[in-house]
Amino acid sequence: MNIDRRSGCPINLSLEVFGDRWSLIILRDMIFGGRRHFRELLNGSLEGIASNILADRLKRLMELGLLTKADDPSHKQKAIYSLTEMAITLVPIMAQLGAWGRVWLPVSEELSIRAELLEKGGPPLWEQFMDELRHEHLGAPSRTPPGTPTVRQQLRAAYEAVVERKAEELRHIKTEA
Amino acid sequence: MNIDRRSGCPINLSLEVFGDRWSLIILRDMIFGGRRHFRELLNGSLEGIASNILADRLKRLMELGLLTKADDPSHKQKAIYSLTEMAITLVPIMAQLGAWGRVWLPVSEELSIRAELLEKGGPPLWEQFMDELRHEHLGAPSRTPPGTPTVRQQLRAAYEAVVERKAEELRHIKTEA
DNA sequence: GCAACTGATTGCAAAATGCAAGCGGATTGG
DNA sequence: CCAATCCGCTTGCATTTTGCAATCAGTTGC
Repeated sequence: MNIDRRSGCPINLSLEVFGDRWSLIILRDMIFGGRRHFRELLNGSLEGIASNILADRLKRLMELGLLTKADDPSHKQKAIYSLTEMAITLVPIMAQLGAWGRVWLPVSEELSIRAELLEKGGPPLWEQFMDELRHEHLGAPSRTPPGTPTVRQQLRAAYEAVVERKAEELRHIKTEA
Repeated sequence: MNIDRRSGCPINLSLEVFGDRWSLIILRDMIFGGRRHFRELLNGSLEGIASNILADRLKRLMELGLLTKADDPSHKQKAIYSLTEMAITLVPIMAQLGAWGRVWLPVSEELSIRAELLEKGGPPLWEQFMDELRHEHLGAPSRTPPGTPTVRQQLRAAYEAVVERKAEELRHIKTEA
């Protein structure tokens, strides 16, 4: 996978960056799942990426300027990957993709609740989330007042509420049967 | 290229629909370039898609519900492709992709002017454009008041203004030399 | 000392892509 | 009326990319 520069069209160039089946999945797991290590990305994602593809894409995303890599001080062999500003500004695209998929595709409820929250929150929520990512990945000062829940916490809470409700429904069905 | 259903995540499912190098390019040319025929898509796009890939993607996009095909009454051999509502609602994604690419990638000026216009117009302009596409492709009643320029006309005018300005600059350089 | 874990790499089969040529039928120009 | 052109699309084939499993050398915890 290399860059062709087929044309100078912005949509085409964007597609040449992440118009494949894995690059955006990796970025999604880093942005929304908070994953920073190779193994987290390898085992954590639902879709099951192969290790050679993951290695290739991480390298490529670094070359393209979307990721940086640093040594993890706690473990000499661990590498920690960080999002760049370029990758953080993909949040609105991710939100739109999620919103579109939620309407038109057979999404599962527990996985689409985050897209729904992100859609309802709109650009202000996206901005808050991007600020949090800048804090996490770029060391920028945190702009969220202390005490307020982070966007990732909100997303996680929403997800767990759905899972809990579904488990509850299942218990009801079982006791009825 | 088939659908895996790797997971029920909205972003993943969206990627399974157009996470390849050509599907979105074809939709871009239909949405922004107004192309409706096989040959128009084959020869018209800057990126140069191969005819077998184009045939395959058109078929796939029809199966996925993004396109429909009909006979062109004016020419017994021509097929005319139409966008469905599912495809028309990709406009916001296209706009975000264009906006992101314009910031981070080496776009050419004459091709990025449309992305700029679409970004500046924001959601209201996107809505107007989607209405026009519904009129063109789905036969919906036109909601743009007569006399007002269509979004596609605006995009084209902006593009041609840049091309004209560049030609003018070139003439200046030549006379100076 | 050793099992488990770290970020990868290797070999190989399967699938997708790119490219050029061609197909049967429809239309057009002279 | 006939040849040239155009229509959507297919075929054959070489190249590239992907998927999968096994494996690697270094690091860590016990």
